[in-house]
Amino acid sequence: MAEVTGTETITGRFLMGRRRSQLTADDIAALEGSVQTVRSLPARTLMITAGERVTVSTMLLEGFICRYMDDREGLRQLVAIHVPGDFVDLHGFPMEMLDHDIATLGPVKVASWPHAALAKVMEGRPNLTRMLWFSTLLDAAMHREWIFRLGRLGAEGRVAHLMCELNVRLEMVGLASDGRFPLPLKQADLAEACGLTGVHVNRVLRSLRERGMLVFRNGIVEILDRRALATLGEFDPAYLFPDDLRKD
Amino acid sequence: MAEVTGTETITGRFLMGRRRSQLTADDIAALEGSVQTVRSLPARTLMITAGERVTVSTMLLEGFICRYMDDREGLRQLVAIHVPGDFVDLHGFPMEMLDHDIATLGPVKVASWPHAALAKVMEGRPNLTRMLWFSTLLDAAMHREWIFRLGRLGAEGRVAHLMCELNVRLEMVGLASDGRFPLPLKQADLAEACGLTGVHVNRVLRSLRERGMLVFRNGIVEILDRRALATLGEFDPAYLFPDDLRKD
DNA sequence: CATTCATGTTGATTGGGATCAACGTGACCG
DNA sequence: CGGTCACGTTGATCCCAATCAACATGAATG
Repeated sequence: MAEVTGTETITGRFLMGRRRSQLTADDIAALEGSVQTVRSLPARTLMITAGERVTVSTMLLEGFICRYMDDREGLRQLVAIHVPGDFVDLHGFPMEMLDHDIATLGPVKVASWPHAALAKVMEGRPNLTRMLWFSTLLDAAMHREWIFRLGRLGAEGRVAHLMCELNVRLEMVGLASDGRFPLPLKQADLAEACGLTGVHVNRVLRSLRERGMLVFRNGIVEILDRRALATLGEFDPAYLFPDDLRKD
Repeated sequence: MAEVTGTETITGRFLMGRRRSQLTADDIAALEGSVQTVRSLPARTLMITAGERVTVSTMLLEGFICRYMDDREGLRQLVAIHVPGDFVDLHGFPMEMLDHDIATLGPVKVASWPHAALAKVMEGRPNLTRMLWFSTLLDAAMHREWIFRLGRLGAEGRVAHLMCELNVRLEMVGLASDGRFPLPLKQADLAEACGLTGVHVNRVLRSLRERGMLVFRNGIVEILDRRALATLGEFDPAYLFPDDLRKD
């Protein structure tokens, strides 16, 4: 199980469990030193709208954030779920504009950096630059896995896979243990992440519960049979680039 | 229509149609000067296997390349299709390892750079670094759009959307005009990109043909009704970050 | 020329998840 | 305390795409 370390600092969870040790003390100090603001936001708050010009990037410190796109009828498709330690919209730094919306799920605490400050921090720090770049590519790797989920798995597999992913990611930052973690999603949100309807997610959750694999109730996930869930979701955590690459 | 310019150089199509003008002559010269090899590969060649350690990155000069992942039964899900000008696996530079396979579709010509050479080129060139980073994030943006496609669109919408995307991307690098472009995919490949079966793709293509929207035959796509196809696929090219952001 | 193999095409049937509809449950609140 | 509202639950029905099966077409090969 991952230990909770360094959470007294702002960036304590950044890349935790994934090559964080490659960050030097100077790298971390430089990042910490250029934080612009730390603030809290309530649940269900729209943070950034697609097409908006962005000049700051935000790291999630506590809580959950999602990114999503709307279809013509206004139905949402989640394209990412962020957990503490994630640099939510660092891709806005090279991109300057986002192609999707970003909103909080539950209440959150976030820190933000002006892009100008980030540029300065990266100057003369090729290694830090590469680590920041790497962190944006982790999102891309997760995107790919989500494509796989939607393209190749049935409803139960999709939910199982997502739960496995969140479990591993939260374990890496010390926020899940023994397959138990908080998740402030409604069944409808889960549906929007899995390309299903809320009604069907409800049935899938019931099935997983009855089969003794997973219970999701009151915003708490309890994975009861990790192996079975991983099998059902065809889940292999390699795409998350964890430091300890165990297969389970 | 995009003009074909600069194709006499190796990197002539890199970022063409998307902020290429932000690359300085020095940036381009530095990239050109550090190419390791240029070579041709036959169709259906596996280039990189998931999990493999990578030390070079490859730009596609001619032809088409795909990235994909296998499910448990060996069925493929394409997660990306690359067109000339794409830096196919630049994400391998910060990542050092890939989470998916890469293979050619038709025959291709590619150029490659050792990562060490890329690191050197980026040194002291923060702007070039940011443009290279940007190019990897374009892939992430396309991934997100693919998630949307699979999660929210029906079979016809998925095929329509993919065709719209390829048309715009190929136009940007001067390889499509009037909605006509070569595409060395079989119906089965299209199915693997769209999360459908080959049989159903066949029916979808017939429907699109009969409705006068699109003809795909013998590796050639002809878009007959661009507007209708974009509507069907809920396609908005903004996520491709084109220089000329027209809505169509 | 016959054979084989990959690819495309079409029909019949099945099934998973959407949709429509109703009701349950608990938190909040006037 | 009764009403309302958000969310969850369950049943009935429908429909899109999968699956199974057969055949067509054309290129490559003996």
